[in-house]
Formats: sequence, C-alpha cells, structure tokens
Amino acid sequence: MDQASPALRTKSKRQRLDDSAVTEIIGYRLRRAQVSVFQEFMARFADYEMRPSEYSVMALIARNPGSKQIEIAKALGIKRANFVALINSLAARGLVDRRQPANDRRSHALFLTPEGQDMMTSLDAVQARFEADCVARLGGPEARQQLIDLLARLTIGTP
Amino acid sequence: MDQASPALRTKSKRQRLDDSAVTEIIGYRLRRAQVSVFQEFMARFADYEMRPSEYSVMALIARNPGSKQIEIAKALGIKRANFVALINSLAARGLVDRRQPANDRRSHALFLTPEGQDMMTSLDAVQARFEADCVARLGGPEARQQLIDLLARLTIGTP
DNA sequence: CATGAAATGTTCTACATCATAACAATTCGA
DNA sequence: TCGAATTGTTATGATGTAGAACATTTCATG
Repeated sequence: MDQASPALRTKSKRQRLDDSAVTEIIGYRLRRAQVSVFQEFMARFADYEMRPSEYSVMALIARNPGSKQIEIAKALGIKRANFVALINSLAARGLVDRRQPANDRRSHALFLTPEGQDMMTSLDAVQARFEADCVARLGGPEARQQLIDLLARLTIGTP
Repeated sequence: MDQASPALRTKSKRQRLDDSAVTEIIGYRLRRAQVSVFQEFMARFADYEMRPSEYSVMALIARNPGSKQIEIAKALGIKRANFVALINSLAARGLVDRRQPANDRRSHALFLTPEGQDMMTSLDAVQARFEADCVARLGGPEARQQLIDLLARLTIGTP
C-alpha cells in the first residue's frame, strides 16, 4: 500500500532509510518545521542582516517603547544575560536606543531610533509577505489558526 | 472586548507587554512550541543523559543497522562534519559501534551495541509515554495527525 | 531610617549547535 | 589510468543558551 514499487531499485541507493522512528514523533516534526521556517526567514531578511531574534526584539520595542530590557527579554524567553549582547548589537547598528529612566536608575528603557523605525517599516512588509506565504502553504487562515491553537497546547511556561 | 477589566491594575506591573507583534507570527509560535517540547524531552530523558539529537540517531540506527554515517546524518539534517562528534560520544558511551564494511572502506557502518539496544528499550518506553502525553495535550490522535500535516506543509527540503 | 532582600544590567564562562573549508583515503566514471 | 566524487575527519568561527558572580539601585520591613 505504502510503497508502490519497491522492486524498482536496480542497483543504486534506492533503498532509503526507514525514518518512521523519528517522523512519528511530534517533537521531531516540530523541530524540522521550525528549522525550515527559520531558514526561510533568514533568507528573506538577509538583505537587512536581521535574524529572527533581532526582529522579535525590535517588533516588541516598537509596540512597547520605553520597556525595560528585562521585560522584553522575559516576553521572548531570553535570559537577561544573553539579552545584553543582542541589544548591544542593535544599538551599535543605530536601530535601538537605551535611555535612563528617572524613576529607576537600575533599568534601561528601550526605544527604536528613527532609523530603527524606518527599518521596521521595511521589515514588517517583508514579514507580512512571508506570513502570507506560510498561510498559503498551510491552506488558508483557518488552517493557520488551527496550527496556532495546536502549538499553544504544546507550549508551556510562556505566560 | 478583549480586556475584561483594564482598570484593575492598582499600582504594580499589571500592564503586561503587548506581544501580539510576535505571537501573530507562525514562526514565533513554532519556535516557542519546539523549545517547550524539547525542554520537556530533556527533562524526561535526563536520567539517561540523552538529548533529542542523540535519541534520534540511536532510533535511526536501531531501525537501519549497518547504515553509513552520512545516511543517518542526511536523514536527520545533520552535516556529516558535525555528526562525527555525535557518534564519537555515543561510541564512547558504549551505545553505538562503528564497523568497517568490506565493500566500501571509506564508510563506517553503524550498529547499536547490546548495551545500546538495552538502552533503546528503556528510551522507547519513555518516548512512548511522552508522545502519549503530547497527544493528550493536543486533544487526541486526530489533532496530532492534523498538527503533523500542518507541520509537513511548512517543512521544505526534507526528502 | 537602617539594613537586608530583591531587582536590573553586566561580564564571564561553559556547552551545544551549526556552517564552512580543508584534507586523506577510497571509490567511481569516462 | 586519471580526474571527479564520496566518505569520514579535523579545525575554525559564529550563534544560542544556561549559570554564577558582581555592582548598582530599589524595596520592604522592622
């Protein structure tokens, strides 16, 4: 039923591996799909030298200007120690600005620079196109919502 | 409509971040779900010191004994250069065996050692329980199949 | 108000993952 | 037979993540 013609292999490497031991695992499928989507993301954003994590940081700052580093980091599941280099990089590129709030001199308030906002306009356009292509691959907005619901049921510890 | 009572915040950090900019992205949901599932995988396999990649390698070898390194690596999307250390580790732990096939002295044929096979019996039991719990969280076998179908539509370059 | 606890950002360290290039040995094809 | 391709290996660099430790600042509680 599964294999239409198993006798076709004349001599070459037609005998493929039996990978059902892993393809039947939800986590494995999840991983492969995530890697695939991220690779296409990076390809589409290559001109902007923008990685998924960097884009997510800028998108969160854009919608929540003045947030503290730890707030953005926690929302994205990034340790605050590892978040420092990320912000350093975006700041060095002139996209993000760290300012000292008057009420709490421990924290740094994050903002997009004007250049960062301009960049964000372009990035959002690319992202919208990418998302639309993903939805098309899934089979429509209903399939997308279905997928998001299913993924949410597997995602724990994300308040 | 969305927020039932936005006036509740008396003074504390009740004003959570607006993370809709990222939670509306399929790739972001994918990533968070994959990380969550992998973390639980590692927690459940901690007693065996078995990572997802290591388990997938052993599972493939178990079902395809005598396969070449490059065959296993390619099936899992791992570069052959990075696969060497993986097999070295499993071999050093006495779980996997490299043998020299007579027909092609370039390649190494991979097998599970008897200890590796015993280990695999335990691992498969843990994995079966984990998978069942994931299916329960999703809402049943139909939901699982739905998820796998959707993930497959997002996964490219995995022959 | 004083003092210890907690929060915040930072640095450093240690792995694990991943990609690329180069190399040796071997096999294959023309 | 000879050049190309395959296979495993080593080395290197970039990236992501986790944990400990530290300084500064704020907070809570007596």
